[in-house]
Amino acid sequence: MSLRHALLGLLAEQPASGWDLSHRFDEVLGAVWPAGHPQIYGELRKLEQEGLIAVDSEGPRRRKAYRVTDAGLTAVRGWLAETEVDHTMRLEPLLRSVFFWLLTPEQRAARLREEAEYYDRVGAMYRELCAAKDRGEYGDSPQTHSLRVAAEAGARLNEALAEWARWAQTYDR
Amino acid sequence: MSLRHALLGLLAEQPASGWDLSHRFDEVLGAVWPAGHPQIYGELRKLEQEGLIAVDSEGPRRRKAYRVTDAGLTAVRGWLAETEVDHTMRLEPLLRSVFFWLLTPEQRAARLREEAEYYDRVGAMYRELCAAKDRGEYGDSPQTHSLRVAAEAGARLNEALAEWARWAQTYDR
DNA sequence: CCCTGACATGTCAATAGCCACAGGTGAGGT
DNA sequence: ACCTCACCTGTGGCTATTGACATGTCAGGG
Repeated sequence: MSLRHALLGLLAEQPASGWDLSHRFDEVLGAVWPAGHPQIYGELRKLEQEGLIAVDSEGPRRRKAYRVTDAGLTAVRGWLAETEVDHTMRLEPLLRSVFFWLLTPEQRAARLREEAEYYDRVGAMYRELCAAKDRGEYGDSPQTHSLRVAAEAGARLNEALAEWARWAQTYDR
Repeated sequence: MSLRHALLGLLAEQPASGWDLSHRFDEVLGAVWPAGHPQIYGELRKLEQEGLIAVDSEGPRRRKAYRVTDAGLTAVRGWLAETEVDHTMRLEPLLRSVFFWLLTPEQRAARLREEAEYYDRVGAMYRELCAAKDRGEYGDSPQTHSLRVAAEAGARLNEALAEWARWAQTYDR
């Protein structure tokens, strides 16, 4: 259910093709909701059949850009405002950490170091994204405002995990 | 691939039946890797066929407890130490936040308040779990040590999200 | 004119995960 | 003897997700 609404949400911003959407997932949404292009093209077809989106324009190379219909816009809004949030988290690194006692202290330390590095890197990326937005590099539309809020979450989450991984190393000794 | 290794990891701790494992998922692992019992029973059968686990004992009510074999133990260790970590995060609440500009400020504020409450609650739960372990309520086996580390991540993650939701409310004004 | 690379859309098969339903068993109470 | 509840293991069908494969097009350089 999330993918379809994510697509509607992106299309609410501006008309886009499957290709465009696929790239926006890779760049932006992929961090919280990954989706490959086969899934996207498939879902777009269903959305069109249901009348939630419509072909906006056709371009070269079979390019088909879609836009949301009124029904589609109503659907996303309803999803956002009225449906229950699914707080399920699926985080392999933490699943692994539950079983770290099976490793030697050295292996464990190595893993935690790698994790800390990873989260430092990604956290810094989000932090820079936030800074860029605050410098006005992305304008100040409502959309980028929301994106800024989401990026802050990305920064905080990754920073928290980086600190956790470092804490875990000292806790282990 | 994660479910099978999670099962092997749990069985490395002590022999258990599908029922037991299903409950451990609900209580502990479900927060980072949900799994329903049909999936678990199915995977157990495959693991047994592959010789990674073996029936340890049969009890009343068709209860079948499994234990890991040496091959199984090698497999989890290999997974933990040598395979690449999948950092994919699937977090619907954050996906939603990207589209919050589609809501009215009031709806947005309401959503963020609800999120903050939720994460406060869950974060506090993990914090208490950590405290209980630190009071020695769970002993100090290597397993509970790892669990303590994972619980710390749960606490930090949820606390970070709670603070984020509150920050987002003020940022919105 | 041909080649390459970025653009753009798809199919198909396989696996993973989810939900509803189904069915058998032992312990303890009445 | 009967009933109920907690225990315990499944099946079947659906949707979601992934990875490999397939196809075609436009632009620019050689």
